[in-house]
Amino acid sequence: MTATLEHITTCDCETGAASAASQDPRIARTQLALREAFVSLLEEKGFEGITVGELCARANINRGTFYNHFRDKETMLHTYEDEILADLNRFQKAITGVGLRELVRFRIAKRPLPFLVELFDYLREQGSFLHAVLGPKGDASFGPKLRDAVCSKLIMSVLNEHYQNNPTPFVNYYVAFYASAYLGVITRWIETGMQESSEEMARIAMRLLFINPGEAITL
Amino acid sequence: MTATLEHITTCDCETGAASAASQDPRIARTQLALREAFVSLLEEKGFEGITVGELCARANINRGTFYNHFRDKETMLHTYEDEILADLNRFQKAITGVGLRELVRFRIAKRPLPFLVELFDYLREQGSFLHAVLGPKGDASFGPKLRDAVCSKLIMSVLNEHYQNNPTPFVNYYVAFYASAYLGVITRWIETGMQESSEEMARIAMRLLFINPGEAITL
DNA sequence: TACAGTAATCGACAAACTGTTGAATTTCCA
DNA sequence: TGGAAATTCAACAGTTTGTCGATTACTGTA
Repeated sequence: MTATLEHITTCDCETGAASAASQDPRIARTQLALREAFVSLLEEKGFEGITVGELCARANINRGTFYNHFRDKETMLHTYEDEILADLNRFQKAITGVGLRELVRFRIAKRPLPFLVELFDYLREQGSFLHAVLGPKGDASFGPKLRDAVCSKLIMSVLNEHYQNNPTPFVNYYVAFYASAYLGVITRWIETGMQESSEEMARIAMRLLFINPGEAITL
Repeated sequence: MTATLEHITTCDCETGAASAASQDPRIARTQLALREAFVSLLEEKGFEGITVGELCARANINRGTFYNHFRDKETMLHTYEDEILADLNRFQKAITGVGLRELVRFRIAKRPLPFLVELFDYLREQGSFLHAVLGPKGDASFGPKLRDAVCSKLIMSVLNEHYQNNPTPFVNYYVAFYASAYLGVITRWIETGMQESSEEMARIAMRLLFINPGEAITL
């Protein structure tokens, strides 16, 4: 276990993922089998319960082959996680483009924001991995990463200028509050099997921005 | 590694924690040393990075002694976690007693809810453990447990009757939204070193119930 | 088709950690 | 002080890890 040595792969694959860009079909086959075995085992026993040997057995891969692709299972997990986060960065422009006024316009028209629909579509696409990794035996650190990559930026862009320019302690909690709230919605949607359609979820997400428990006092 | 065997402790300690009720000072000393070593190591290397041997070395305890108190480090972690959750259940009555009307009354009087202050006081008391366990390398499953033990109940009691009696999908997301939001606030407070006083936090928590980004459109 | 390159397989290895055991030692308290 | 109980200590088998070298199988190309 020489932690300082750099990892040397015999294959020159760039991402370490089951990317379709792999020239050699052997690599693609191995990567795909490893990913599927990893997700199913992650779902069953949680990350720490996974053994490299068991993973390879399920993937019908020799244990030595695993080490041709990943330094260890932590690297494997983070590779997959980073792919998701990189994908989510593609929503960056759409997210920061959301102003509160535009949001209100869509809400009045009772139409879901297109980029929100696309976001939930993408999350559904990655549902099996996300369900496993966001679960109780998944990876503790991924929730916050997801929150920072999506939810926080979303809230920041919707915050009105008054709050954006006054970084008081309260505003920081304000952002943490709503960012965590949306992570909670996403997590619940994924954990409960993504019953609702992406359009429904987009609508729910928008509606939650205009309701709060305090105003219910008027009812 | 015979997982099916029941754990037999040579000491008849009941909680496994560093409780002051331990008659034998040897047990109390060992439990205290183990807990302190555990928290500091949890902070430094994360739960999975902890080795029983290293833990005992830091606690100045023989490795065999560890197994007189805990089956394994997972049991140790859960013992400590369950202590916190049990303590938080003492707030149960205070939580469910919070009605929206009373909350509004306190808010108008600009006074923090006493039970909220007590809650943050207790969290600060357990700050070192919570900081370690809620951190990125802590325990993924504890956040949701904390959320369910405190935040969800809090929101449920504040929800007005209209929502309480209509468990539509939206209401479930509504609860998940605000429960996660408050967990986020608590987590941020702990992660940033609990700068604000318990009174400040109670006020912030109350204020967040009466503000939402959507209403800012009127400003 | 044959060949060179490279990925996958296989067996073996030292190292680390785990959880247990039995005997010796120390500490406690009645 | 003496018995009970907690701690110490050394040793143990069993897993898992990450690495290595030699061999086999596959792939794309000349």
